[in-house]
Amino acid sequence: MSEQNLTKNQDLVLNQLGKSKTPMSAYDLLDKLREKGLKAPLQIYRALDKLTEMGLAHRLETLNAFVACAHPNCHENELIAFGICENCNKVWEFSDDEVSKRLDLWAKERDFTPVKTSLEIRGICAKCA
Amino acid sequence: MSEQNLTKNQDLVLNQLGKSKTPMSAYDLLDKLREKGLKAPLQIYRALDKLTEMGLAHRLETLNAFVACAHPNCHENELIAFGICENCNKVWEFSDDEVSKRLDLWAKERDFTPVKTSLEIRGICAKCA
DNA sequence: TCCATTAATGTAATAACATAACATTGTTGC
DNA sequence: GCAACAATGTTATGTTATTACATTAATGGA
Repeated sequence: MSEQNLTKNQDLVLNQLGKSKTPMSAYDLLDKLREKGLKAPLQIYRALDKLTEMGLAHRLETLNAFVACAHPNCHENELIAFGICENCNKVWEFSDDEVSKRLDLWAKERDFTPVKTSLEIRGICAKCA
Repeated sequence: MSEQNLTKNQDLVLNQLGKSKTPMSAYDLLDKLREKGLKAPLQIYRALDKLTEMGLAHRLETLNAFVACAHPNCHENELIAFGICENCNKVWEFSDDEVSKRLDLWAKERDFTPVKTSLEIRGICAKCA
């Protein structure tokens, strides 16, 4: 299932991410995609850069890893938050208007111009508890 | 100005962090502390582990860097958020009860048990705008 | 005090994550 | 066809973090 305007490498990376139930590091991706001809980390990182720019993938800062966007059709630019289970590594993607509003307020009060916000809750999910 | 129950290495690292106006990476710290006898990354990382556990320092996940806690006397365990200027690298530490409440609610609804939450707003501060 | 236990330290080696630099190829539009 | 730009390929290197193992220091009984 190939995506809209993606280049070959971007498509390979996004599809691999999509198949995974848990986040993958750039090197995880490289290992999986060697058989498709990818050879160097930079090929992965370049694809990931574009994919995250386009909102089709997200970087999890606390894991140095990446996931496919859970809502690949809505390229929303709102704040995206993640819950991450430290046991099974599953990720829940969500957003909360009230949280966004409070953070916007914090920024406005200080003339701070947000560029990118990262919000990650690490913990243990219901199944793993 | 030495702290309560800190070991020699912890004290060195925390004081160095305290002197810096911007976040420092573990290797930044190592460079500064070589003259005090520290020689290996692990000495820095071990000290940072303890300091962050104690709430005296914080790790900024989006920078792979560390800051001294802005409120070193209140060992609160609440959610701490950071604003980070991408131009001057200054960091603002804050918390917001409403945000904490909303995230707690998200977790409760899913029987998710939070362990550690990371919230970082990267952007441009008023002075740098 | 002696000894056992645990915490902290020191050191070398290596693993994991990410980018710089530069050459080449592919695509687009005039 | 060709200029301009985007994407790719490749090598090397830079940056961040941990493993493994040996040693020393601090603590708390018997």
